[in-house]
Amino acid sequence: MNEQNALTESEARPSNFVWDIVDEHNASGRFGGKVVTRFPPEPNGHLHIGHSKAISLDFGTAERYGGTCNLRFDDTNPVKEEQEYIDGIIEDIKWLGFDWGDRIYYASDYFQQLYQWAVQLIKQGVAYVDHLRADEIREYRGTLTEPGKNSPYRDRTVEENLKLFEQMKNGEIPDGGCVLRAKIDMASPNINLRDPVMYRILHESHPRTGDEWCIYPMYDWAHGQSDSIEGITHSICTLEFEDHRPLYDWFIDQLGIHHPQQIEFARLNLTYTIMSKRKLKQLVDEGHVSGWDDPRMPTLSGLRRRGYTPEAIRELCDTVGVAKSNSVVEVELLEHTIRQDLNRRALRRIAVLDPIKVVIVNYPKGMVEEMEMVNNPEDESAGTRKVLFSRELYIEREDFMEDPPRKFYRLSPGREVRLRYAYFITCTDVIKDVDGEIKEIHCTYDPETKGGNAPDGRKVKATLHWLSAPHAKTAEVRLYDRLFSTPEPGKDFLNDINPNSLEVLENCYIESALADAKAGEHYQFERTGYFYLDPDSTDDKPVFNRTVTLRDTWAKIQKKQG
RNA sequence: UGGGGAGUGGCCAAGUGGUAAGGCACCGGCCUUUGGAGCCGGGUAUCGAAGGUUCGAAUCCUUCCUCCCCAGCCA
Repeated sequence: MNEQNALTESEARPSNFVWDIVDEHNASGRFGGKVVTRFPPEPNGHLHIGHSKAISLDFGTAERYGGTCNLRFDDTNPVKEEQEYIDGIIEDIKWLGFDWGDRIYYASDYFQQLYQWAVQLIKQGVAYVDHLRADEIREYRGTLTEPGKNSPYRDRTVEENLKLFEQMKNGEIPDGGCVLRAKIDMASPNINLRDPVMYRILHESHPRTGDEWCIYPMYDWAHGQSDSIEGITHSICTLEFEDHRPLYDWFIDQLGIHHPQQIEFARLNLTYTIMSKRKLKQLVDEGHVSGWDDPRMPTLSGLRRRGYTPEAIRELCDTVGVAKSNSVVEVELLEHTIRQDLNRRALRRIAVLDPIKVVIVNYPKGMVEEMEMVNNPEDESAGTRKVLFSRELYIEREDFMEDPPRKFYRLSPGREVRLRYAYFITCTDVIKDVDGEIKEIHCTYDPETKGGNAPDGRKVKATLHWLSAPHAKTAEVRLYDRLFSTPEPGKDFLNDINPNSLEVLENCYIESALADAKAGEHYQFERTGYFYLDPDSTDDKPVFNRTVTLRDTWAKIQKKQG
């Protein structure tokens, strides 16, 4: 094994500003060369592709430096969180291919410790129970340009605060009756430092701690300490927490405990996509999609069902880089990474999505031949298979034009094309019904061209895929397109939903090898795209989801020609 | 108008004083039994702007402009 191959995926990646910081720490000995990270989701929804950038960075950083990465659920708000989401998140991260060993933690594991630390801060005189109503707290907080003012309850004695906090914990005070606040600085230009709320009263049962607590820590009070407890060295998070960092630093300094370094980076955004969990949940709740795993959703479960691979998603994350400027990556890059991956691995198969009948008039009635087809031109070990050929065939409706425009070089009257791995055929006739709709196309074939080559060296401009009509099986095919029709769906994202994001084709023909397609196997339907078996499939009718189309230069030409 | 961030070709993104990587997209061409894949070639990027320092600036200094985040008992 040479050195190149010995590099792990993360070591081979070009560096980024986060790793530069870690390098500096390692050089200065700040954390004794240790690297401990964590991925801290809130279980209030399912993971989406945006999260995969964070996951990739968190786990990738640990891997690159021989450290560890914990999975920790920041489950501090029982009104929004559910076990179902915890289970889904675990499944999704595993699917992406990351491993946290036995290091799965929950902020709720630390509720007792957090409570004790709150008592400590009260005793240190830097936390107090506030009886201002929520709207009063907001009013007292001031604005972006004006300082706030102190709560009249700010100077209660330590004893009184201790007693009141005890009552909060014991359930003697109703929801919203009061809160515990840090006593920092109501005039701070950083609003996060204007006496932030540490605990609120929520008589709500928690997915993990049940009814043990009726006070729950705010994220800002729980997150930094959770990192500290776990010995996190590098607490990687997104940009919006940048001005919370002084608060986390303040808590940790007051407590005198291990101090991680928080590093903020810009989250992943994609064109034609939304990444807000709130909005994704709305799409699900209002039935705009079939569920969190609708193949049009940017959720990991949706992408998985669509036929995306973990490798393609990780490749995207590696390719976009890590920086601090807000950015929107074009979804074409994702389409590129999935095509690149699937081109290597997908078995080629034949499916005629929008069939039209072709009769080979000079082909003997009743004759059937086996044509040998390559399973994957990118992988010789995938071998070949036999597909039946006969006098009556189906081809793709769009592969025939009676009056072809410039640059259309597929089948049209008088023109010769190749049927892939079969014969050259020439169109001799077009049969229409009373409405002028094309019913079938008559062709002749050249018996000398079996397999797809002419002994006389004659060339054709096009190669079409086909299926023997009496031998073809049927399937349902779901053609997915972008969920949104505008590159950056805005506030009124529901109006930006693409009405043509799903086209269901009920009567497609597939070759027999596809009739027993396996779940989890990726297929390329030759000349049309990559497809993946959907769980809605039944024994007598498989259902295929289109993952992504093949690159289509003809479509591009058509677009240009208007 | 308070505080915190960011501005490099269409989209990402390297570069950290020595004369602008790479990927995607786009446009040509070659090749081709997938109009797929592959291969070759193509961008004068006023490095947000203006001043300044320097032999030399995307990189240093000054001023300005634009965009993003923060006023939940959400995370």
